[in-house]
Amino acid sequence: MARLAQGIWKPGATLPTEADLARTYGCARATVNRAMRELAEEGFLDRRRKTGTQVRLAPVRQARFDIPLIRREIEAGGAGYGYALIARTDGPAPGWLAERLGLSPGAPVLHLVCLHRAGGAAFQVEDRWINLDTLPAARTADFSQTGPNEWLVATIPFSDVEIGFSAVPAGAPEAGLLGCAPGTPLFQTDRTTWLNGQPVTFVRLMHRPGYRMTTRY
Amino acid sequence: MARLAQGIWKPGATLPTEADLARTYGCARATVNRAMRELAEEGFLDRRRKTGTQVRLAPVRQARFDIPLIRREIEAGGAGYGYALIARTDGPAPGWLAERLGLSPGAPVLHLVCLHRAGGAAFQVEDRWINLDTLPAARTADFSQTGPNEWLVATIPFSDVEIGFSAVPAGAPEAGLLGCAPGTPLFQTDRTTWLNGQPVTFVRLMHRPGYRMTTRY
DNA sequence: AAGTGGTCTAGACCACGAA
DNA sequence: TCGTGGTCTAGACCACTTA
Repeated sequence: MARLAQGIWKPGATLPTEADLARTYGCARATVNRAMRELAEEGFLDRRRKTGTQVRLAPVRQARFDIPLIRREIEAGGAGYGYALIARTDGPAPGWLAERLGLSPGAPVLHLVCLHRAGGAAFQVEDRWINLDTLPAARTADFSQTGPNEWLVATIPFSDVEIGFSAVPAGAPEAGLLGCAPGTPLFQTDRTTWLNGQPVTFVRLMHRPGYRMTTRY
Repeated sequence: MARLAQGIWKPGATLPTEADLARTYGCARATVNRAMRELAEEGFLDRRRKTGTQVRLAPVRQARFDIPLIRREIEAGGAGYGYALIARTDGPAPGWLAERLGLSPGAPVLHLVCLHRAGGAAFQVEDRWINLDTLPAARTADFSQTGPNEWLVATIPFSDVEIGFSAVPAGAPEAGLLGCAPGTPLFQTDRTTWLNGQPVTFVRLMHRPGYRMTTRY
């Protein structure tokens, strides 16, 4: 890493082989392998058999974001966490949802609208749909005191997840809940979760105006 | 991973020690170590000395995003890439920038405004500031044909980066460039880059309305 | 004090892929 | 064909953390 940062190994250059570097640094080849493998994972190097290891020309760098439970995120900021269930209905999945999740038409789903507060002020509106064919237990779960995400996290062993971020204008319902004017730009997170290929839940999170998601690497 | 997905090892449970698993699976301890280390990096496990390895309560806690060069992102989408330099000025850093980058007041900076197009349509407005004390070569670089990011990537060996994402209303200048009404919600990326502790550049990217950043894991 | 993961070594064989 | 990285082994010692 030091040699990369100092420009001793320049973009596009080919590095010595693992065996050579092991001799250079006086360590085992396995140690060189681990170091270079980690640098490749972080996006600094390209490794190919036979061809060798090269410094990436355009580092396709990766940013990592922690996706904490909303309660932890708020409490980590020093504010008190508040939760309220705004609406709860079940019925057949609307067409756009069935298409998005790959559900059969009319599949039973649970629809929840929740509000998360930080220090008394609205922080995030959660608009969630749960597939009752996959998770029938959700039908009888109590979401009046704790949010569905906390229940889901404790219930589902593991999932595939797709996340999308975008900027959207506040609609009338979320404008009312967040206390802003309709049309105000909101940072929106969409998250779809599968369990063993079965769609479990789709959630749309709309953050309060001015919300910012950051990372450093 | 299979045992986690099947729920054999449940959230919060403690796994056997590395030595035990090596016996169970009939492999070397180093192999178990690598597997569990990778699962911990991916956010599924928590590992602590003496205490052992536990399944994370909130198993999905990190999202990784590729941050490609804008040109590659557009060309990967099958559209033709277009670039235009809108404005170029240099002078002393404005107060907010000096504070943000930790510059001394009046430090010389280069200010660039660029437009990136995809298939002829405006895709992204780039508003960039470059610290000329750190990168005096930028003063004579030609940004009329290629964007500053491509030049920077080829010039700087390595950097620390801070990235922030937010939703903002379009101001008059970017509304004009992106062809949308002022106030339209835009997905905005802020990125600050350091080289060996020295601030190099701050860039604000405003994407066309409807832009969505996604990842899957 | 003791148990756990963290790391390294020296060696081996394998899989990929360019020539 | 053969050089490169990919992976695994058996063993060793160390560092951190809790009891």
